[in-house]
Amino acid sequence: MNELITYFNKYNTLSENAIKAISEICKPVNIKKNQDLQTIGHTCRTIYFIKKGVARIYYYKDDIEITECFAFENAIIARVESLFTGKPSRKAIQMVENSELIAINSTKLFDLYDTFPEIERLFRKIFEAAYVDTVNRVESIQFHSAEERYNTLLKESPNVLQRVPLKFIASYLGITQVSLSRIRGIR
Amino acid sequence: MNELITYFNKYNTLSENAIKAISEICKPVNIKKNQDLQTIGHTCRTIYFIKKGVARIYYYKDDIEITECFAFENAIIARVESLFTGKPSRKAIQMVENSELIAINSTKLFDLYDTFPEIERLFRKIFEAAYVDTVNRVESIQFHSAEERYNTLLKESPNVLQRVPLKFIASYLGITQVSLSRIRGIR
DNA sequence: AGTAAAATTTAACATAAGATAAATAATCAG
DNA sequence: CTGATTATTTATCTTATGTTAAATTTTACT
Repeated sequence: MNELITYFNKYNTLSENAIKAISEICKPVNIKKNQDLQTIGHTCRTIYFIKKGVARIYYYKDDIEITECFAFENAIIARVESLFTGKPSRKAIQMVENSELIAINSTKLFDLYDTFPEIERLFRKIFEAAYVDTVNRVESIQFHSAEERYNTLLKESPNVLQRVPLKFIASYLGITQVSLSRIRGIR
Repeated sequence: MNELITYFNKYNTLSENAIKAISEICKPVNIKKNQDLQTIGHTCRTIYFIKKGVARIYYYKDDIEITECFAFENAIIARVESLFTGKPSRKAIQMVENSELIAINSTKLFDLYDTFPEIERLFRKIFEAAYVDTVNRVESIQFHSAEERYNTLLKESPNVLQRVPLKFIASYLGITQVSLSRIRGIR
């Protein structure tokens, strides 16, 4: 749990009681490489913290698999479009490496909000930051060329190439594998 | 204020006291068509509710103006990438029509969060919903053709064509005016 | 109403990225 | 270690969208 508390502290420091309450709704999960952590069609009721490994959210558009995002160590991953609406998710979470996670039951978490405003505040801030990231991502996709987006990704996550197959990176960048290969070939 | 309270009720109903407290940090603003409500370079410290009119957020990329989003009646608009980070915004808010707004001072609002957890919860839910919209927008831009995106926009906001110049719509869709005109010409 | 300015469309050409297929390289299971 | 599978690259051709410029339509101002 230490890594998780450290992560929380970046957003909002919690009282001992709040930490205890959260601990009780967390449980460790280990997942092997390429396994789905959450499958398509179910409503998202878990928020995951990544202690070790890499995760990605993916979905299908016209039978083609699209990677929506990646998450690495010391980050949270959840299918928010389901978590915040209660609707079944069209997306899945898959582990790209053998991974250690902490699963936080979101139903119980949201119940804790009533007793612990500090926990509500913590997650408000976590998701506000994620919201900002997503707004910036819209901008990146909307008006940067595929090559610019590739270079930006390399700058922001220099190790992504070592850890994530190119086919996942391509759809994340909004292009085909072939285009990505072409862009990489230029230099 | 009635419209604003009705809007709030869709997310979280507030006590009389909370409503009173919010009312005190709100003030009406009237802006003429084409005027900037907020300019580039300042930190966002206001959340606006649109009673009447249309707003858009825009910014510049390589000296070309890009529309990030539109907002119509009974919606909230804010430059969240600045609001939630405290950094100056590279974006401006402009009114597309003569408009009536309610300005909510965000510094004072965030202070109210300490006294009124119900207000914190209200805005948490408002921005969670906005976050979900943004996630869906990434998907829309990432893997739909310009024509699909245009048709989706028409379906979601049928009156957008009557109220918003095409040049704004083009950059919102991530294409040039010329491309948009071509797409429209097909039918 | 009449003119200037702005918005939109049309046209011609250029280019980035898609589609398909085949070749090569890397990974994995036994 | 070897063969089979999967990932990546390369090649060719196609297509959607970008770029620039000009024509037309609409809007705004006096």
